[in-house]
Amino acid sequence: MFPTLNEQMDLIRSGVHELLPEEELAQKIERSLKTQKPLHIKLGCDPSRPDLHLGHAVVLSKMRQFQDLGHLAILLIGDFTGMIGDPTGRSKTRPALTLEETRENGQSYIEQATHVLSKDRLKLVYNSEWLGTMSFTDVVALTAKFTVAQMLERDDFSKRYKAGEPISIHEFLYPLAQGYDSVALEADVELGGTDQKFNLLVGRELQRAYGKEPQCILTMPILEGTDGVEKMSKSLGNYIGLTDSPREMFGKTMSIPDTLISRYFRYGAFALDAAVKQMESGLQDGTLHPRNAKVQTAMAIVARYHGEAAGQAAFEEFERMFVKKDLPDEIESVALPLEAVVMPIVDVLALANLAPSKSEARRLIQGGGVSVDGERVSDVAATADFSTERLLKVGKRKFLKIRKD
RNA sequence: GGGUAGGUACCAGAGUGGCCAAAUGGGGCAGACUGUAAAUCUGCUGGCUUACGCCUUCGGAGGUUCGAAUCCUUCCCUACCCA
Repeated sequence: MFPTLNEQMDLIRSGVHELLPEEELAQKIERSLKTQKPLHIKLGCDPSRPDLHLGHAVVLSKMRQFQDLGHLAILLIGDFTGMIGDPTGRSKTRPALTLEETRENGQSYIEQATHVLSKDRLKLVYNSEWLGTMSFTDVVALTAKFTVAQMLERDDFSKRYKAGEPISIHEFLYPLAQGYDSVALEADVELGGTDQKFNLLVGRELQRAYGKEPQCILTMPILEGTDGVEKMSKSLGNYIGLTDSPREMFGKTMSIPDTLISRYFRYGAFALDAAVKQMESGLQDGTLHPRNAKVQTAMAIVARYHGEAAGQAAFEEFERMFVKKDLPDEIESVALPLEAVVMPIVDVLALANLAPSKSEARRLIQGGGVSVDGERVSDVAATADFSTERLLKVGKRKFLKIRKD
């Protein structure tokens, strides 16, 4: 029932950043072939930020491949670690979550993750199950298995330490807790982004220290955000969400820098090796226009999450809106409880959340970014009659039909 | 426990009694241009106001002063050195 060793290794190797140690994985696979037992593939999920984007999908797609090869995907929701608070120490304000919140977020995580993962051969676990029942003695025993110097090897710890930035002791506990998860789960392979390498290796160390067979680690590249500079993340606003509408997905993909096109094709659309190579060579020798490559990529991404038809439709709408500068297919329409039929446009913009404040609305008008029914508004004090529906446009992408309630 | 340096807007960072809603850079938003939401150039970037102007903001709380981001008291937080 399992594909052969070589077939498995080829697929597993594709697109990975690092796979350590490769021979050990081959041995594990060989054994699983012999015993017909699937490998335990672990992926840790952070339940504090339950909005998944294309960056998460890179690792999830790799997980999916393991599932397709017949192995067991174990999604570990870090509800316990989420309860303690912030794992990076960067934002002191990030609140520690309650158990209920982490469970809720975990549920939402699964729903989104199954856009990529198969529901078969999928196991869901919460690390509060074992971390929550550890005694202080157990914790001390755990911490005794690792040294401060080992901990400071981690790039971001040593950087922060050298830069004189604060590091809380509990942050040292995170890699240990995460590593202990691997002990508890008897993970064979743990997946993660390249930024997780250290944590994954801690899992390997700890498994050995607890007398278990150490896991292999597999890291996937971190996908750059649509700005092409920072890694994709929700807080930076440079992300494409798995649940974004086709229009948003398409538009955001079209905004990536040209240098990222094939990367998005490979990791965002998870296109096959051959197709990616074909695109790359086309871009290189000039037979493929970057715009067309981007359109192809955007359509593939939309199609992956919303179906072929949606990809085509998103493309056509994009053409209309940006190339021909026409209106989008569907414009949301709202009835606002206005005080009067004739209202200053500034007030309406703020009320409709098209601008965060009246001052900002005024600035937008002064900058020439607002139009009503296609007419640019030039006067800050301008009013409009909202007894019938009016089309307000702010910037290039915000459209709203508004009338008085 | 002792000492030193710090905490300024989304971020970094200047400002040491009025000229400060606070330089500069980054980021963000808008406009022009573009295959593009890229690059480049231009403008804007606390809130309320047609406007004059008013209100809130420089770690927290008090105080001095006609006037405080700037001086004083006290508290909280961070890093480094010594123990």
